Amino acid sequence: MTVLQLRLNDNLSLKDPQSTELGEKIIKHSIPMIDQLGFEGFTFKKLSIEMESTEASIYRYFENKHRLLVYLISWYWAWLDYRIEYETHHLKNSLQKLDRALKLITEKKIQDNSFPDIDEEALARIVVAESDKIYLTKQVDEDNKEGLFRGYKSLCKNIARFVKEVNPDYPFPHALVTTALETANQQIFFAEHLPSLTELSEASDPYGRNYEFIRSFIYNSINAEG
Amino acid sequence: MTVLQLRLNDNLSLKDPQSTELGEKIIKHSIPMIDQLGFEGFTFKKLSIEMESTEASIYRYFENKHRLLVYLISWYWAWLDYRIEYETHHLKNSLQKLDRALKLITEKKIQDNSFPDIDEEALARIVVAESDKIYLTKQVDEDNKEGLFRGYKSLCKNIARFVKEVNPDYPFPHALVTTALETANQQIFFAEHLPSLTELSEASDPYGRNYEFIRSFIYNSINAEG
DNA sequence: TTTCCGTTGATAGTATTACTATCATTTGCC
DNA sequence: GGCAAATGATAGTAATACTATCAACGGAAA
Repeated sequence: MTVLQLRLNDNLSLKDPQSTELGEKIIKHSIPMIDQLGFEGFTFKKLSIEMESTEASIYRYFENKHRLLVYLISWYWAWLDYRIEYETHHLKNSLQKLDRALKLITEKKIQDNSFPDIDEEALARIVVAESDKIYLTKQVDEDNKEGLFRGYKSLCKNIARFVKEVNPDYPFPHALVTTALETANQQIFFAEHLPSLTELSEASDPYGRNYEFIRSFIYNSINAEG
Repeated sequence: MTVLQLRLNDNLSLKDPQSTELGEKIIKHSIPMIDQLGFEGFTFKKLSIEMESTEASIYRYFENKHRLLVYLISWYWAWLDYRIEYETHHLKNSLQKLDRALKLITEKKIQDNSFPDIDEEALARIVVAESDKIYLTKQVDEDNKEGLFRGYKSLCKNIARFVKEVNPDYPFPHALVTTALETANQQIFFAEHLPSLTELSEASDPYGRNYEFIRSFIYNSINAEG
């Protein structure tokens, strides 16, 4: 399988971590660490010890740990965006494209050999538990001006396009898609940690059930034939 | 207007802040401060200076600032829960009840004179920007065992009951309600800070439009007559 | 071959945060 | 008037989130 690189916004890092060995090491080691410690428990100090480097070196790539988190989450959205593009471009029917996108969003993520340094399973858990934190800050407007959320917006726009093609009269395509994207993660989190908040916790296959839930409310909203 | 008190879970605080003057002061001052500084920028040190007390005194009420945030958000959910109960118990029709609940969830919050120490407008902004952080932590399971999220669960359960009454066959009442509750806040945040993610940003009345968006996807999901 | 530039490492230092501990003082109430 | 509970005052600590400086190394250009 071909080894690929996703191109991300330059502002996410001070120096492109995909361009050097040390940069790759930062990405590679930070994913399992954030997954295990949680973002609040994760520090550059701990990361530097784990990867046998120094705090100072890490700071040469990322201004702070928040930027590193934004980078990782952005990578994830870019990855999803790419896979949706890849798996829908040959489909004729917009409803089929939408359906395929919803499947990709909700399915349990597994290792993608095209990106050997990234543990997509761990990264997907990070996205579930930490992704909202990248914009729920007081600097959200400045970060947005720097284009840090472009990846998420692109993904949203692309899926919203499918929605519009299925029903050009539906008045809330973007709102519906962001709801779906956020819900996809939230319901998985609830199923695991606050099970009384969702029926997914009772399912033998929560991911499949999540897909059914999200597909049903989207199809019903845009009056599509399921 | 009668001055009321909402009864919250004892585990939220070390000592009930509603039982003393100092406790009330903590609540009263922390709301505008978290609103303005954001939860990350807010500290007990700053709060103690603002309210002319000491860090040590605040720690006698709340183990840490995270608990204080959970307390405030829990108060908000209890307040909403109470108002939904209050404004629906006389209604005969379950669909009317659901509709009233959705209106209360989505409407712009204004000062409630029944609770003179709480600035509900500021608190509502805190809920929009910070509420997810109360459970998106590594201690979520322990916190949940202590019952810290009871308020949110109760609210969810009560609205889910309306959904079930409208359509007993709908398979995801709780998932649908948590989606609505989360979306209600998220879309308002997006409209303000990441406007390309939602159509609400184009509306002259984003709150009203939010209500329409959420009502439409709920009604369509449970096949109710709008 | 030498020079030099860019990358990394090593180390030190700082302000702030998130607490904990101790003791003194005040306040209400029996 | 005495006692306990609440609060204030103060100090201290480990960790965090950086910033700064200088040395070492390695490869490319002159």
